[in-house]
Amino acid sequence: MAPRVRFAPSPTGYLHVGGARTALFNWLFARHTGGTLILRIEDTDFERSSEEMVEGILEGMRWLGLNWDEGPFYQSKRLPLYKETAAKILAAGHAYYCFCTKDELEQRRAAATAAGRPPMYDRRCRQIPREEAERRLAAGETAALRFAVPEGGSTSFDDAVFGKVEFANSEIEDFVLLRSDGIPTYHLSVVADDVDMRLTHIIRGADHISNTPKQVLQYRALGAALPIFAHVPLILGPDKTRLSKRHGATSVISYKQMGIVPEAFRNFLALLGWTPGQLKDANGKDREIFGSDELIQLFSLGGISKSNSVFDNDKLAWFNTEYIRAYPSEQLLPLIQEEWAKVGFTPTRSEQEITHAIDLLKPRARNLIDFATAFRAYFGDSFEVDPTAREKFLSGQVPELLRELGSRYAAATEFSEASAEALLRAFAEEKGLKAGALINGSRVALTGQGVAPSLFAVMLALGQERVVRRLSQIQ
RNA sequence: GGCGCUAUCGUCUAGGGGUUAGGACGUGAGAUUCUCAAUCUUAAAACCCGGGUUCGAUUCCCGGUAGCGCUACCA
Repeated sequence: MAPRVRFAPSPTGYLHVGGARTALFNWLFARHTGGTLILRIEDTDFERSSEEMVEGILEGMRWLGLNWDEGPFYQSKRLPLYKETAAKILAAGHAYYCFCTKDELEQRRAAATAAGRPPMYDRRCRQIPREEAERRLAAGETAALRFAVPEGGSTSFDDAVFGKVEFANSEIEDFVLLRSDGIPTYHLSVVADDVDMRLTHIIRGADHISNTPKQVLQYRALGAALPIFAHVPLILGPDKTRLSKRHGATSVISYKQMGIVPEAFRNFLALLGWTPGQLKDANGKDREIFGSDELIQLFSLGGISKSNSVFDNDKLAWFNTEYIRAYPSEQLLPLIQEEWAKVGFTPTRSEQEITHAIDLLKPRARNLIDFATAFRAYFGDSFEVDPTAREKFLSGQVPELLRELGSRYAAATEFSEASAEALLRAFAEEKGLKAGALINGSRVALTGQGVAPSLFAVMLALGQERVVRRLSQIQ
């Protein structure tokens, strides 16, 4: 039977890094096994869910290139299923009505905590006879429906990542299935949907481990077959606490905004908490760069690690530069064009010149934004000269000499890397100067930057006309 | 507090009863002198602690400690 898995985000926030990795693992697993990935929006918390967040989540998934096969299904539109499922559990004798109000429960919880007792529900409504409950309901009283957890014994499951995990039933609360307003809680809706959607594997964050026995109990009550659970350890911030806003960017989309290439982000995320094992490259080093096809081919639940991992921005930056370098410039161009559009920049060069410049710049790019900021001079004629670079390389006589050098280039009949270099070196010698001073000055005059590829390669990428103009006009 | 899970360089990780404990990112040093955010070379850097089992534990077992998660009519 082909596996069926799901990614089930709650639209109470954007798609964050942890959710994205869960989505990625589900996607890799589905693609690897030829299974089906279902997208399900868990929006039963009407207070906190929003349509806008749903769109944000979909945008994040699209950016990462994670497509799904079924859905998106919205839990808010599947309420009848949950009521029906709850009725089944009730009919099977595994649930009861609870007339305690939220306030009462809160008070009792506070009292229990103060007295040093565990703040679990005391099961008092479990004693209410069914007929009495029905009568009170008919009389207009509202009640929540709670699951009746077995008194003794334990509930366990075999996790694909963690192995056997067991909980004493005495530790499991009689949790609420249906709130008093008839809206299901998460505990019920997940199980109802996971059963209804015939899911075979549940791949989700390890923060759900403690919830799992509650779900296992419901599967049993429903007489449904248990799926395979695979809990994925959490992603932490540099201070080893759970990754959150205070660690900086946690939204996937913010990485797009930072000029990260989606494939680089995906590669980075895949290797956070998962490893294909030892795979050596030609130099005998462990491989880390994997394209999506390779990731799909290599992925397995067994490679997921059990311990939490820290999100390392430096490593992500490294993946990003690796991908930018490896991409053919034609493939990079559309991504760069987005950056240009963002800052309202329009290139004034031919497409061929642009791809050539991209190739030249790739090794020095840190992110896609560089192509719209630091590298502007290669694609158009309006650019700023970096003040630090000016101070360092355009001091004293240099600008004047560069203007003179410009007129020499204007008079040149040949313009190749070799001839451009020969001309400059001859000029430097003529003036009794080190070529380096002129080279560095020219670099700043031509690119506005103190850092750039080899100067004569830059000259060729710019063309004779621009070289002449920029050198002649430098102040 | 209770319950659950986890524990190899700063970080991501490989490995596994006997290894110089491997790689990557980052960091330090050097080279290149046409800049560096490119490239090359190079260095430092880890098995949480204590007991057991064993000829031998970083690896297996137990305990401790620490971290994380859960502890809602949130998901």
